[in-house]
Amino acid sequence: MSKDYKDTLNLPQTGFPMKANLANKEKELLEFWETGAIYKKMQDRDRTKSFILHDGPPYANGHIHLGHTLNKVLKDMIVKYKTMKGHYAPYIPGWDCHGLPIEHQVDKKLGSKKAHTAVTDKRKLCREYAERFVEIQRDEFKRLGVFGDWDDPYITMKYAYEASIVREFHAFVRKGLVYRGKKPVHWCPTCVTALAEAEVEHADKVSPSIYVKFRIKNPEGRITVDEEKGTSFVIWTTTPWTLPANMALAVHPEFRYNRVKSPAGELIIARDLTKDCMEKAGYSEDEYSVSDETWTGADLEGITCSHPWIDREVKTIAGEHVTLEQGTGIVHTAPGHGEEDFVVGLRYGLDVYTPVNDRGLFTEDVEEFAGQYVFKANNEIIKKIKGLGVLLGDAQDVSHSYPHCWRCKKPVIFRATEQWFVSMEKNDLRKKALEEIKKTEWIPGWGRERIYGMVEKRPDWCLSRQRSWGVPITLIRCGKCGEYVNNESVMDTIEKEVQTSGADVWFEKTAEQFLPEGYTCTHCDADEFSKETDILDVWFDSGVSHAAVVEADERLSAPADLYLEGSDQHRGWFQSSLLASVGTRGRAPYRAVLTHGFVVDGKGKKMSKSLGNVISPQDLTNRHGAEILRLWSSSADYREDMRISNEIIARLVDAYRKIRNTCRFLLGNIHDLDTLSSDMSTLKIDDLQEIDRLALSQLQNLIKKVTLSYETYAFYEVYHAVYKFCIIDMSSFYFDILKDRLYTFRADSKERRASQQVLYNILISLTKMVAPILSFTAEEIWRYIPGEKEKSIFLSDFPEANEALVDSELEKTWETLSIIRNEVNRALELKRKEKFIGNALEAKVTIYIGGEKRELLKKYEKKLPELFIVSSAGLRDRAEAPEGAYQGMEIEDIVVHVEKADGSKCQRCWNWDVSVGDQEDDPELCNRCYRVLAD
RNA sequence: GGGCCUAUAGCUCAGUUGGUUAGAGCGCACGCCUGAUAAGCGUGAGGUCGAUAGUUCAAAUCUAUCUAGGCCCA
Repeated sequence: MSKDYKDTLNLPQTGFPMKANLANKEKELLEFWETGAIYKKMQDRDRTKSFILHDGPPYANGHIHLGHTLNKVLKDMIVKYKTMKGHYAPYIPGWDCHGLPIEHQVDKKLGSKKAHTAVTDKRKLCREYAERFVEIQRDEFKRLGVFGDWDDPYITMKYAYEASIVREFHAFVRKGLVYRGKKPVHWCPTCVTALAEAEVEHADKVSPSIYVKFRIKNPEGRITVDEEKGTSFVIWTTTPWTLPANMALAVHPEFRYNRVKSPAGELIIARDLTKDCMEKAGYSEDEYSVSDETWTGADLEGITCSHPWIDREVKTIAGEHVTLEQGTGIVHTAPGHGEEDFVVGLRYGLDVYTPVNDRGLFTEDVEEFAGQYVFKANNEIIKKIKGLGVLLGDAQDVSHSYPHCWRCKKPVIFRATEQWFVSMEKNDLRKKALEEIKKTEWIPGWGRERIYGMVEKRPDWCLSRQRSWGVPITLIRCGKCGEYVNNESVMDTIEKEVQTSGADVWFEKTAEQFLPEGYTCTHCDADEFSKETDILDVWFDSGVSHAAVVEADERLSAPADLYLEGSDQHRGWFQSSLLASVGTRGRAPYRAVLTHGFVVDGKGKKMSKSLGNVISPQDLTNRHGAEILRLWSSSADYREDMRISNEIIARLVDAYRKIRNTCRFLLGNIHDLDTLSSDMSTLKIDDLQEIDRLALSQLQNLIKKVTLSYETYAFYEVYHAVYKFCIIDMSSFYFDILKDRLYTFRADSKERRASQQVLYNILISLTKMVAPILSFTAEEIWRYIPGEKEKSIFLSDFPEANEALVDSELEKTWETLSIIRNEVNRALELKRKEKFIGNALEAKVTIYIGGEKRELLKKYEKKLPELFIVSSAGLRDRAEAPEGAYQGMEIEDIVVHVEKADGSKCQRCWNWDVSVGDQEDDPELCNRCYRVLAD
């Protein structure tokens, strides 16, 4: 029975648990951060070195999803890194509270009571609804370990914020950028109301499909026409009732068009649709002929046609929206009744003509059909054009997807209504915005192209919404002449009222109450006024956060250093913020804009309830802890779409454990270290062995690499670099080799102490480096690290690389040694398979090698057993290599011979040695261990 | 349909200006250890670089088209 020497070893000791139990531990740490006011203390930094990341406000509706998680964690990692790097980096979270989705929810709850509910009461309900979700989301964000001023966030429905919105809107009015114009919107003639996109449902509807001829009146020299019988363009439509509002014919500039001679006369139709059109018009192939002559749409632009029955000249225009899917490649354009028609109409200065009233009846303008309901008038109109001989073939019923009202389920119409716009051209808003886009840093770089293209092409900004839950368009109009009051003191009054009482005041008071005593219209002298009832587009709300928050909040300063949101915000917040800021400040509100992709499932598909592939952050947090979500956020390249799946989570859990155990090993092996003398400054380089210096050198490289990656927001590079360091450089190499020294040497031996100092420094640096990502675990480790230190890891400084410790020569040498070690491992593995050995310590290794590598190994001959973790290792000439020994793979000219180690196994250090048995009082020990115990 | 973007082993990532048999870690398989132990170590098997065509002496890398997917529009 051999003696148990385990107690004589210096085995790792630590209370730091191997099993993280994150779901519970995280709550304890959150409590610690909260009561310790750690975020507040982090703000105690030099404000001249500030880094302002301005939060984009999520919408205060629903629980957070993985997209929110990714966004907030990315921001948090930046804020924590910047702070640890010595910056003043406050994070003021925000919420977007106004808008249709919340109003919808409230409407739903109100049900039939909606009609009798006053606007102000409804707004109150909306406010309560938003408040509730701000609370819910706040808790969910905090649960992720995201630091920020959660007690004092910015909220777009706070009175002060609402006043800022009004102020910024007035600034636009003052600069003359706001104008009133017409724009087609979805309109329900049954409910007599405008509908937002979200209030429109698509359903099948049967409509008449007709082809209509528009005779060319003047070809403007573009083409020749049949003077006698006439030449006509053919259009296709399923909404005959919009024909009275036809203002133009749109062709695609790049499509080919041709002349068709048919029984219905000479026609112009897109080449690729001729056959289809003729077929539908009821002509067989021998009844018509297509001439060889073709034109592009661009060739045909500017030709004057006559409206089929109204005395109106209709021109051909070019538009990219024209398609070859169906129809004739020539699009009947009624700017008052279609979004695309409207946009293209703006370019050509077409009248936004809408001879349809709010009940869907034709106005007096349309002589023959005045008073008729548009859908009913369809047949009358078809009859009319048939009588005129401009109907090609007959009307046919087609079933197609058509927008319907979500409430009454009846088909809706597009109808132009009066709206408020911000002009993109006045004051060169578009031009200036484009210039600012060029000056801003976009990460990734393609973000610039994307938003540039969008701003270049976008129409004027429609600011008004016919809704209740929002900030009102605070304009007053004369009841007599309709002119708007543009008066400084009136605007001031309104702004002040909103500041103290909120935007509700607009709905509570009369127009006169905002005007000075005895105020009369500057245009017509009338004294009756009415308030504008529309509210502002919610994008305007969040778009002015640069003014309402970044400029107004003493904690921040403008312009912000960074905006960070999903790539959908190129169209949303990045753009509304840009226009709001350029319009009034003449500059972008941000210096840099970083975008991330979307969260998709394991196959790269988007998550949706119908696909059933939705993964919730709440569920993952409960099962694995928020830390795994943080690690996930860092692990992949977020500039692309981020995949998440059970396998990905499983890999992350593994990776987490590995990093955690690496730190646990470090903690366990420095438990008896006097940390006061273990600072890097007091580190005695001379006491270190080469492998210790190698580890330190690798650590410096890691610090440099990780710092660079954080600076470029490439967190996945941090993740990979740290992970590789833990596994390759530390766990399987340095630590594995070091165990003998740590465990079996005298506890206070110079050699062991030196390695402990190295481990201590690695631990501190490593923990700090992962803190922005693995915040919970880093804080937990921090508490177990012995010695004097800051109360929280987030109050400490990020590690700096010490160039004096970098030794590239040494690294190169050890890289070669490492390759040789791989060869030895292969040789050992073969012997293990043969059951010749089990543990490598049972082996004695002889290396047969020549050349430079032999010279190198010669220098390290004494260290080879330690490096290979075998009991003994020798070096011989290549020529002496025995038959059948292992031949190198990576290194060709190396042979590794494995034999049983000489002597017997020391029961303490487990090395095989000939000295075992020499000592009579402890015959199971080798001389080295005997001496250690003797001291 | 348009604009922007993506596509390398089961997973997450490397692959410098086109230049040898495309790399890493994890996972997997097999094994060792039982003194980091719901740990640790080793070895090994995995890829026609989304597809096709082209440029080139040479392409994962350049070009075009297509396919699949994402965001934003329509």
